[in-house]
Amino acid sequence: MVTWVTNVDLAASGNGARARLLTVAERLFSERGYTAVTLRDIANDVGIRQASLYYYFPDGKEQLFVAVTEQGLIRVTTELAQVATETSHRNLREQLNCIANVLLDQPPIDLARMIRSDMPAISREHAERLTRKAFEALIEPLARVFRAARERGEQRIEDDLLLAGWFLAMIETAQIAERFSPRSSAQMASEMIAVLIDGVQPR
Amino acid sequence: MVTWVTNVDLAASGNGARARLLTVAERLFSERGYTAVTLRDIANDVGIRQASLYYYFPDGKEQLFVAVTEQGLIRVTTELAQVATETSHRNLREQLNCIANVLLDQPPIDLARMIRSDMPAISREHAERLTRKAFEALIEPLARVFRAARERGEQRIEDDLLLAGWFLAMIETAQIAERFSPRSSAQMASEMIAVLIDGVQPR
DNA sequence: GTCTATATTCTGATAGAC
DNA sequence: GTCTATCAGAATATAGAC
Repeated sequence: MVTWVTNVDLAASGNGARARLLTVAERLFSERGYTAVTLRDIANDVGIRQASLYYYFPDGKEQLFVAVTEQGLIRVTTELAQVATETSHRNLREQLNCIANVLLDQPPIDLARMIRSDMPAISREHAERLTRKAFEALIEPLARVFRAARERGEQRIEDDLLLAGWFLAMIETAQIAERFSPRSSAQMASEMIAVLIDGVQPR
Repeated sequence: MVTWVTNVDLAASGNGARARLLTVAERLFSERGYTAVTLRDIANDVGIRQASLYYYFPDGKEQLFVAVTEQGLIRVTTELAQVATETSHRNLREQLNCIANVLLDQPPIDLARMIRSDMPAISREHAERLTRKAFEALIEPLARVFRAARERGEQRIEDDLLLAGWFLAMIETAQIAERFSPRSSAQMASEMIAVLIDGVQPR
């Protein structure tokens, strides 16, 4: 076995700084969006200097944003796939509740803001890739859940993609509403899921 | 009758530049958000120089943002009040469809982005005022529609405010989805309203 | 009212010491 | 790996001519 790292005890430390950086940057970007977050904001929260970010991301802010956004999408798609297979024998309501809990445990994913605000601020290539990946990571898996439910006869709507986007917006609503309501986001998501399935109409 | 404006033919023109400025700024801010829009973007679209904006808004970007955001909220609350009274004899579905059409004709109102991204970028006082006004102009009128429907026995959900926020997010979803779907935002909104009332469950 | 010119501040990015 | 120092450019804002 070769020694990959020399002078460990000299210039060492780092102490998982890269992981911390990714976590902090993802949280800030996903909360406030690309243009509203400065590299100094991120560096402050990590506890290093703004210039030190360039050690990890030599290509700067846009590279960092793309990296953490993709990281978040990959993580969420993994968890979505897991919960989708784990709950594939359950009915739509239970499946959606499990999915909601997964999404509520993540940093917020505001697709509307991403598309309207973040994407125009980065390069066309990056924007197209992120938009496509967000679609594949979020909308398509959710749409498959709704399609499967339709094929089981539990659900009558044909436009799975619209349902998926709407469901995601619903989760965002629950997260925002938590700031103004005594109810938990999970409670509110659960109530909205019930409405999604049965409607607001009294039975 | 006194002459309010002297030297009209000298330094005149302006030509409704202020109104155009308000329109342009509202469109850009409501589309991309506070931090993603520069004063140059606005000036370019209006057809004047960036410095000329300070003739109309001496206090700068934040004042302009607050002004156009309030303007949009006032306009939307007026139209909401009108459509709410005009349709008060109709059932919930028809009311919601009319409201959806009103909102879809407006520049997008992304409350989630406003709260998470725009508000942290302006002064605490302005942020609190705008947040409160957005609540009064949008959430409360919509909540009253849902409450009235509940009192008529058309609707069983108690949390009107949550329903209102969710409905607004639904409209945003329809607007965003229009970019990726052949269907019109009005069609999609109408289908989501049907689901909101009856649920996705087959009858 | 709108312009040009410029000051000021912010932000992303680079150079080089340790 | 992280720092200090600094730069370049962008963005907000001001001064003053026309």
